[in-house]
Amino acid sequence: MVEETRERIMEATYRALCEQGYAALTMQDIADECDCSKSLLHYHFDTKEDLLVALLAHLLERFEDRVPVDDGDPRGQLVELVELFVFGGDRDLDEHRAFNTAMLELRAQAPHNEAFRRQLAENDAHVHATVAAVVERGIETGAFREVDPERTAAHLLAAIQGARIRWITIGDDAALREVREALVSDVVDGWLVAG
Amino acid sequence: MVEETRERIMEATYRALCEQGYAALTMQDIADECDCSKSLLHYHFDTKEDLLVALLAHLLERFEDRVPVDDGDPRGQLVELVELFVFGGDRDLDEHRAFNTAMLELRAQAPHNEAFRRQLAENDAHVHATVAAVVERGIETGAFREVDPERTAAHLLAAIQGARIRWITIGDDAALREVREALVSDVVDGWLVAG
DNA sequence: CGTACTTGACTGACTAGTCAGTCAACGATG
DNA sequence: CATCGTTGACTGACTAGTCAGTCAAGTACG
Repeated sequence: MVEETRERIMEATYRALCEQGYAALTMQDIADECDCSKSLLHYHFDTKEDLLVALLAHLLERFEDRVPVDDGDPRGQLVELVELFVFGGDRDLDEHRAFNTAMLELRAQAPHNEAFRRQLAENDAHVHATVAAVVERGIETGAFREVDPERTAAHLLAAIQGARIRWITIGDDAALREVREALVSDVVDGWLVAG
Repeated sequence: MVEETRERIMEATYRALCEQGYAALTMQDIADECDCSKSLLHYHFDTKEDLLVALLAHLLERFEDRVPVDDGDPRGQLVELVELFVFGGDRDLDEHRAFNTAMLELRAQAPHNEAFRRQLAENDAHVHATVAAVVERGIETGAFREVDPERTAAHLLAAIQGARIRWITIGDDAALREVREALVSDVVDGWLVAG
């Protein structure tokens, strides 16, 4: 029952953040979105910051759950990961946009918030390692050229992140498709597999 | 004299934004940093939003001034652009970091602010066109393979943006070097010039 | 003198957080 | 079986403080 309420608060906080933006977000906004009193929020989370740190953890957890496991074909899995990170997989594009907008808002707070920084670093390391592992396996199976897996993962993920930022901040969804094409056709198929 | 005061306010706003972050930034913070009263800020800028929109324009202008002009060698100029965008050129790395942190904070507001969105879109288009033009010239001179200049520019700039975000938000400066290497050695030298 | 610039004191709206108290559920006890 | 006490979840009213923005009054300067 408590867990259920906390979940309800998380979802309300997420929606309120998407609507108001981090800078304008108030506890009252969240309470309104949650159909409860501000006091309930403070009952479950001591401070506004605690609540938002919990939200970040919640969102990152939800995100990591969507990253698929190994399936044998390195090239196919790498392309699948790129698709997932760029377009959000089978999720609605608007939902994917809202999620990434919220994540960007939280990410932009990291330089001023140690707790945010730690959580993002942990998540980034996990995603980075996942991609690097696929590249490494591709090299082992002979499917990929002998590249530096870390560097390749950093390259792919940086490009994906950059495209998402551009999409979110200026609404350029052509950037998503362009970068997907560049990564799949040029980097993966045109350079990585062309051993 | 008016222009001088506005410039002083811009610099103070920039410093205050770097120190406090967008969400916590107050007009009093800016006034303190400027050694003036809040009222002076309101004399020159009607609202806080006006002031921050002006700051974004100011920062983008300063940034665009740093982008070098054509110099004949496409490969050299492309690498120079990558270096500039990743490491800030000849500027101090801390200064480059502060600048990009401030830009990220402002960028994260774009989804909720039309004026920010327009300015960022204009700037992005300009930078994008600059890089695409260099790629195009490289193709014309025979230095580069016959790629899609737009897509290549989007790819390069996205990766640079992504690396910067990672550097700024979780402090990973290895990401900067890794992505620089991937772009210069793999994308430019390993793929683009290898016609 | 008047125009451009700058200030300190002020205000009303809004903010995070507190606190006493309500209410339903539940177990114990006579 | 009835009633009492306890507990956890939750609320509405409140407070102390902060915020952007205003305004009358002043100064410097051409």
